[in-house]
Amino acid sequence: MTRKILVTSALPYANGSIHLGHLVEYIQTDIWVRFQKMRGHECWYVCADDTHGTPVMLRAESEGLTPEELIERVHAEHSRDFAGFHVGFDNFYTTHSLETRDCANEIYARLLASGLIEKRVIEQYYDPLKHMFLPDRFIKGECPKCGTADQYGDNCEKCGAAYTANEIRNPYSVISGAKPEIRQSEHHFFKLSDPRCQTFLRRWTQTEGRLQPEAANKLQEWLGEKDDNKLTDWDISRDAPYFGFEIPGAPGKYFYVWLDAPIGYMGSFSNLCARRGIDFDEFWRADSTTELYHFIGKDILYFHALFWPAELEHAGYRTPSKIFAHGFLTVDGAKMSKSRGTFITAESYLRQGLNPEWLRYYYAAKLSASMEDIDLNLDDFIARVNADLIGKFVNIASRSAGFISKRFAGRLAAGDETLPAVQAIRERRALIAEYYEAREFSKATREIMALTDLANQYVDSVKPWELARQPEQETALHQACSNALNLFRLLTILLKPVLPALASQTEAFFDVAPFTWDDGQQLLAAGHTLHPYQHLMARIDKNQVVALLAANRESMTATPEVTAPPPAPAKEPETPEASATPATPPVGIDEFMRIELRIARIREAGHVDGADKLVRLLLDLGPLGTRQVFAGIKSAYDPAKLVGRLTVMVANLAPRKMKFGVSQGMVLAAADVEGQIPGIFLLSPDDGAQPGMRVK
RNA sequence: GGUGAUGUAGCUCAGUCGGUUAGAGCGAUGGAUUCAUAACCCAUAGGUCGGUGGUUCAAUUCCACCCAUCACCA
Repeated sequence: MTRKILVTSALPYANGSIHLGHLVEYIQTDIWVRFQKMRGHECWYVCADDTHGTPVMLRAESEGLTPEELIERVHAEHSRDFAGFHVGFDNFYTTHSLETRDCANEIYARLLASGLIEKRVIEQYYDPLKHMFLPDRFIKGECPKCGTADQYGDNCEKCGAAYTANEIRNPYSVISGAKPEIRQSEHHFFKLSDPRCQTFLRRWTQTEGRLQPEAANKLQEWLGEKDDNKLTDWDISRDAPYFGFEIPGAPGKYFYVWLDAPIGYMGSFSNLCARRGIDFDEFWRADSTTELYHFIGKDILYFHALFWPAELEHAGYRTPSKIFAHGFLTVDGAKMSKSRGTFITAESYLRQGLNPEWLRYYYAAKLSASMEDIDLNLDDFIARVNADLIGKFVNIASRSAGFISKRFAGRLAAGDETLPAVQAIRERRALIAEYYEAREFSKATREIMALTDLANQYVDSVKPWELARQPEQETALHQACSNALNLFRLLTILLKPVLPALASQTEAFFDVAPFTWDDGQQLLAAGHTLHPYQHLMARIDKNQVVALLAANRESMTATPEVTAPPPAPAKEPETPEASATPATPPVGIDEFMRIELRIARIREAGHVDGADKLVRLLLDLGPLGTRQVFAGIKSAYDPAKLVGRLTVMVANLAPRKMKFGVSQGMVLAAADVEGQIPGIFLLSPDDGAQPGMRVK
């Protein structure tokens, strides 16, 4: 039976480049979609740039562009990057489109009619210089709990406290630096707290198979017990100036970017329908029998598993069949880092000449159906791709094709159906298909590689190179190489969802129509003629990876971050360290002077029992007395050698109670946060400085 | 801080609904081979299954606590 399937990947935000973290999701989705298409199903894969919101507006302004110009440029870049990695969208559109606007208006109107939209006046920070309301992420100040400076308007990185922007002390606008004012504004809310939504979501999220078990548990946590009513209404409007869609009947009010982002799936599909004659309603009406799947990062589960289905349900549309959340990407076990060069953009990867299918294969080899993070271990990447893809897989064709073209004019002999390797592939195809269907790509590749081993063992057992030396073994040689190439063809079919370009080259080599899954049931007929073999894939040279890292290090320092911090809906399917620590905004001299730095002499230094990293210091501040400070420098300094030296300390740091006692300040030391350069380096003043002197 | 996930050979990961000698691939070592852009084949070594306690005839597998890493707390 032919299934009708609509698949989406999360929309990349039009304020940044595609990087290796994003690609986990697009490659995962693409593999799944290609598998479905190979199986003969009607499967549409749509996506779009997520174009609206304050960050895009400000970014455009800072580049001297209109938002439309910016998003057009970014759309071209994103399209290029996705195509470069063989991500085969049927439509890669934009949320800034008539179709998305129409869908958003329609959904809004229906929710309004259902009584699920409410208007309320709220108080919010307003930047008097910039004349705009400020999203929480654009406000910084001191943490209301621990007093740490320069914390974002939603939570403190230091003590982890969560709070609202209104609670933050000494707030300032990240955009202008001005002290924001509190102003009132009327906002539109989607009433998630309505019993209809709560009841619906409780049922919807617990439906078997709808969500991964981990995701369902998470949702359960968010929804709470039956009468908890934990969901609060969702603020879906923003005030002008805002780049987005103005809300019908509400001049100066715009749909919040996170409202129209998922609606962008519909907009993109609607656009595709118009071009390809597909029936939009068949896929979206409430009683649709088609399938709808959203691939997303686990960070945006909240939007896709709560807001989105609630909106759709109460606006009279069908809801998603399943939500597939994946984990984040780490590189060499750590968050992607710009200074280490592991914040690798899709563009740089391609420009450095690395083969996109290397990455597709590596991701496939690591991906499962779970929400666990996956690690791109670069040494493992090189070893695995070279061993599996070149050493094992491509090698089968490479070692057989020469004989066929030189000795048999490119014509194949009949393949042997009874070969154990052929039998094994036949037996395993159904299982491998199940793995693809279930997004257990790592299991699928594991199986395929085991079959690939069998193929090499077969070649080794018949020893074509020995047969080739014996004229009377001509037929045996012909059969051996034909069998090997048939095995290679069968394996290519199994890998086609992962390696579409290599599969396409192989189709050309065999001079056959594009492989479908069912082609794996037959061998090629005797007499089938091949084109001359051209090597299908090169090995990765370690230097290419080194150069890639270098390129990403350089390009990042050459173009300093000018972007504003990410918006709340930063839907990056990974956790780039860079977005957690965006360019630090300038501070005024007053602000700096609030930090009291003083020269201190280390009078005592000792080990701390039970602490791996800490050294206990007794610091002499001259006229200001002494302070006990615990410093995390044990790895670099022998306490005995510290006694007597001068250093710099923060004298007015709030005391912090630790397991080992109270720490009354901190000493200053330099370290490479990336861990690239080992060591910790304590600061020292020049000769003449005295304990207690102020540093400024 | 609370909640959750993860922690198994040098690397990347399977696995164990508690039960004889814990698996794979890569890497390493040795052998074989030369068709293959040094690839392939055969063999060997290597793990007190994060730590500590508990339940049990028996725990890597269950429970508690601890440590580390990560995520969420909208």
